[in-house]
Amino acid sequence: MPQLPKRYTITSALPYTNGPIHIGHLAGVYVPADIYSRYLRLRGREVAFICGSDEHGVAISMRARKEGISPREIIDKYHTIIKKSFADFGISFDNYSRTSAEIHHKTASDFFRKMYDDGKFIEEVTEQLYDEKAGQFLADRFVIGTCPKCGNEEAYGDQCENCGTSLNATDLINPKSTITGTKPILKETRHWFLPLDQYDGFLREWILKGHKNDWKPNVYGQVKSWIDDGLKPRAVTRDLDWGIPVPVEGAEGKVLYVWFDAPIGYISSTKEWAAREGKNWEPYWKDEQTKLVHFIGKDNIVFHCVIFPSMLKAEGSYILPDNVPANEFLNLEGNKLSTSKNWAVWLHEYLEDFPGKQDVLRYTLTANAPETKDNDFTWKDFQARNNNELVAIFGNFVNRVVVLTNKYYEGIVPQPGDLAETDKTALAELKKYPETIAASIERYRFREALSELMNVARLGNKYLADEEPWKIAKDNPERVKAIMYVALQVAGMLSVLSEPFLPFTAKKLQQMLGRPTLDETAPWDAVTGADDLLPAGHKINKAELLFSKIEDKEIEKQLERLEQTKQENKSDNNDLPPQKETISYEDFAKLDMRVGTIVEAEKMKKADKLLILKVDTGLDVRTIVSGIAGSFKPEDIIGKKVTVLVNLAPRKLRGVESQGMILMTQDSAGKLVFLNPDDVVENGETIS
RNA sequence: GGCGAGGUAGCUCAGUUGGUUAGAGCGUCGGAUUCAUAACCCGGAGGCCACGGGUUCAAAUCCCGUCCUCGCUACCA
Repeated sequence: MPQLPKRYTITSALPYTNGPIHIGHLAGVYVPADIYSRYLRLRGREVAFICGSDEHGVAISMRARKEGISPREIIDKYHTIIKKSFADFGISFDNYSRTSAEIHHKTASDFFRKMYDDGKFIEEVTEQLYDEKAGQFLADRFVIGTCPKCGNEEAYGDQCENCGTSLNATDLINPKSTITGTKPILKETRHWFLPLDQYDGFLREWILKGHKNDWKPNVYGQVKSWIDDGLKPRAVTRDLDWGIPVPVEGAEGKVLYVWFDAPIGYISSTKEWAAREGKNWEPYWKDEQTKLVHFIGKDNIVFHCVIFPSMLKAEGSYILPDNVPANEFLNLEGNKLSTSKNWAVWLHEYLEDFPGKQDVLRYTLTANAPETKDNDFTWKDFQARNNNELVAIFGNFVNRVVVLTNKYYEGIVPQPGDLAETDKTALAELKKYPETIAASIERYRFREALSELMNVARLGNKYLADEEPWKIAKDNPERVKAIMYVALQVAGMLSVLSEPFLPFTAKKLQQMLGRPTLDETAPWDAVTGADDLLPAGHKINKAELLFSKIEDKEIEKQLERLEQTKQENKSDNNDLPPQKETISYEDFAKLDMRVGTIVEAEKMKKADKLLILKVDTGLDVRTIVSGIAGSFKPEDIIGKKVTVLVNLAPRKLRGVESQGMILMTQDSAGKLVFLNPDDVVENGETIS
């Protein structure tokens, strides 16, 4: 940034409305974005902090069908919960919109139409599965059928959840529409693609050259990887009935791909806000002097750094993001957060157990934010940070100062008289902090910024310990005045600098100090050179504790809850696939399964999961390629008895012909296990 | 297999363009103190900077190779 931007447009990823919000979302996206926005406002900068619910897409459509309710009901439910969670945690959006809003439909629609009219898309006709009875094309997820690999009859069109294979809907054997249960036919359909390959040069120039040094390594590296892999045209429309209709004649039954419409939601939300505030939205998206920043998680990098910027570029009138400070992921007690496995700390549940402790969570998540790599959230760490840092350092310092001031001067800030060297040093050091913390925040180093904030409280504690006003209170009252005056300035500084990180605490502290500094236009700057944040003669209020200790019992309760979730997940693993449809004996008799022995095994080169096996089937020694390298080392399985399906049609796998299939099952941890007879049987014996 | 990001004290992390005894916070041990939520303050211990080579007067930092973790991607009949 050559000079100070005129205004900032700050977006945080639109949460998808198929579930509530958990600590991972907060830590990775919303808290950092909120710190950044609050900080900028404290400096009197013009800020539009924008977000909203992402409410389209197949997943919501699917889920609605499953639960027998309308998509509308789902999005309304989660939009409400999510919006409330954000408000509860003090995420200070200037506007929180939703992509089902009228204004968004129009904005996204117009955006598409402009690109369409300008010839920015390519059209392509492909064959897709079509449900004649329902009269619609089927998204991959709406098709189930038999997995060509593992035989699971409930495989989805995009992935078999039994064996993890990713599939194309057209690969499925016996495909069935989940809408009507009928067998879909192949039918031609027209779609629009954004030819990303045409933006290769633009992206290289803009990101790889232009942002080599100011974007985070993880973001830059990921983008480089994508670009170097070669960009391909990407479909921006879908055959679906839930979403924004494609605004082109003859496109009935088609909607914009959710990833096309979602980022445009930032723009719509800005428009909604501007209209409400009587402002013009356009400078926030079209003026070169606006700094646009997207806060996201690492899963969104490609959309925000490659696809959306290409869209903005193609449309022609928009600015590009100045930075996309994506965070990595947060784990919980060593395991990945998972909505479906209920492995999470949900925000609404947290507040039930820790009412009023929003800032404690904000603090912990910021102090341990996954800025450079995945991080782990543990309840023990949460407790330690609260008890040893917030209570012991921050809260305790404030309490000491306020209690002493009330005790000595009935709450009136004393007139200091002459300041000693130590006082001047302390004040000089104090004055550096606004700049130090600002520098960290401007570089998106929130963890570091927070640690500097705590150093302000440490400075205060040390100053008090060194000066020991309580020891000289009787003998040298004049000296005590100076000491308390200085200590009060430190507290005053904390009340302003803590606001981006700990907004609830900052407010309490400001009230305690009788100085609601936030009313000023740029308190951060005001405080930077100020000699008397709390001038002599100013009256402060009585002490109240900013933080309270969290006892072991409360932490144990949370750990027990997680343990319970683990147990539930274990027993839930009994949601085995249902029994397949009845077959005749003739069907069964077609299978020729034999007992065999692995005589050779080697790893397939350039493949992670494949082993090339030589198996003695009694009939012959043949080559079988098997995807079991994740569970076995080649040298460990030589000599293993196995069960082989010998009359499966041969098939080439990465150039090697596989003549059969080894039958496997798996244990509860997902490790593959061989099936074999439990007594000695000769190779070639049949199984029936 | 390819690509990307990581691997630094018990834990969570800093270490900018290679340069003095490798840092911080928390934890731990010891001391001091009592204004304060047994908190604060001071001090100590604790590191073959993943491993092996190389470049250099000098490497946590640059180069090559190996191993491990995470992500994307190919593969799974």
